Amino acid sequence: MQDIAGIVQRAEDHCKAHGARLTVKRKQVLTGLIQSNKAISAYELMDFCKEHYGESIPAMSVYRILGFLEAEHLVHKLNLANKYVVCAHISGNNTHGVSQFLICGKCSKVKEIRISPSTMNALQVSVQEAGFKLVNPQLELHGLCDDCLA
Amino acid sequence: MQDIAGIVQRAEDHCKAHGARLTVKRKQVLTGLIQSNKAISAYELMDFCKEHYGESIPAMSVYRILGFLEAEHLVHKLNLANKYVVCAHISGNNTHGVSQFLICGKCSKVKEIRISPSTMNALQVSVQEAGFKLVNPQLELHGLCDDCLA
DNA sequence: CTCTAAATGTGATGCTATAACATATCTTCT
DNA sequence: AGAAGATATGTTATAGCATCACATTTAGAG
Repeated sequence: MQDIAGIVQRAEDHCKAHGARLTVKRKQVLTGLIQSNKAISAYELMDFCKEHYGESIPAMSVYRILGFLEAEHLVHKLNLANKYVVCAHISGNNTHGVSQFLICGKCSKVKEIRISPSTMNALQVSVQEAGFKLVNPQLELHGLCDDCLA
Repeated sequence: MQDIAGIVQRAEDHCKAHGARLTVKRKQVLTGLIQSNKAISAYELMDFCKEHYGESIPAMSVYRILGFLEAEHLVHKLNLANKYVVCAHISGNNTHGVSQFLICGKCSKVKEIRISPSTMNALQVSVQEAGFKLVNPQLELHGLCDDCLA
């Protein structure tokens, strides 16, 4: 885990590179998401910001900011859990593309993984044979992490 | 597509076989789900029942009934869409196990498919390597069906 | 036919999310 | 610096999904 300030700095650079602004509130939301180190809901994030920054960001703004961060590929929305996580690539590796998520049903920890291309390909074939075309191949898998299993 | 009465009859037999009761309301809910021929929400189902059977089943009951039908493996909940579909095996093939779902983002049509064991296995391996254990390997994939693509 | 368990009804409530409109804050240009 | 326009945030209301807690009804067993 990198230092948070560094990650946020890089996120800001990333935004500036194409004329987007990582404002104070947006930084707070992003920082909260990084600090939580797991998937949390927009309202949990709201509470977090209230506690840590005194300033309370209304739900509507949190959602808008999450939308912005998603558009910047800094955050993922987990549709199965209605929660949000920091995108793995901003705190480490630089590659990015479609991700798969493993979500711990107990502690909400999330691991962003890349399924092997051949497996994904096999999946795509099954889907095509069924007469569908995948729009969003983001897999979300519910499970238990090793920590919670022990 | 089989005749609905027949499907419901088989569902009832299935329930009776182990002492569960497919009551009138439960039949109505199940029938509504079959007739809709796609994924619909609990509230849509509630409206459907009101229109077709005059009798209005309160939301709470619809949810309870859906829970019952899920436990009986007659219905699946699609967590990505917060909608419910009839389980494919009651209207045709008899095999059952873990299913994968293709959901049309436009018309809500749902296709229940079985991914090849080898592909699922490859998926499991990737998951294990990441330090997780799958609890519910039900995949839900958003896409577009051929009809809506045309 | 009563007793008990199962099923359903009722009302309130919580969480996720967005719409519609108002206000504030930056940018840019002169 | 100051005005104009764009971007960001605040405010209030509302909609949909889901469940809790408690009351009532209905079905089955003895």
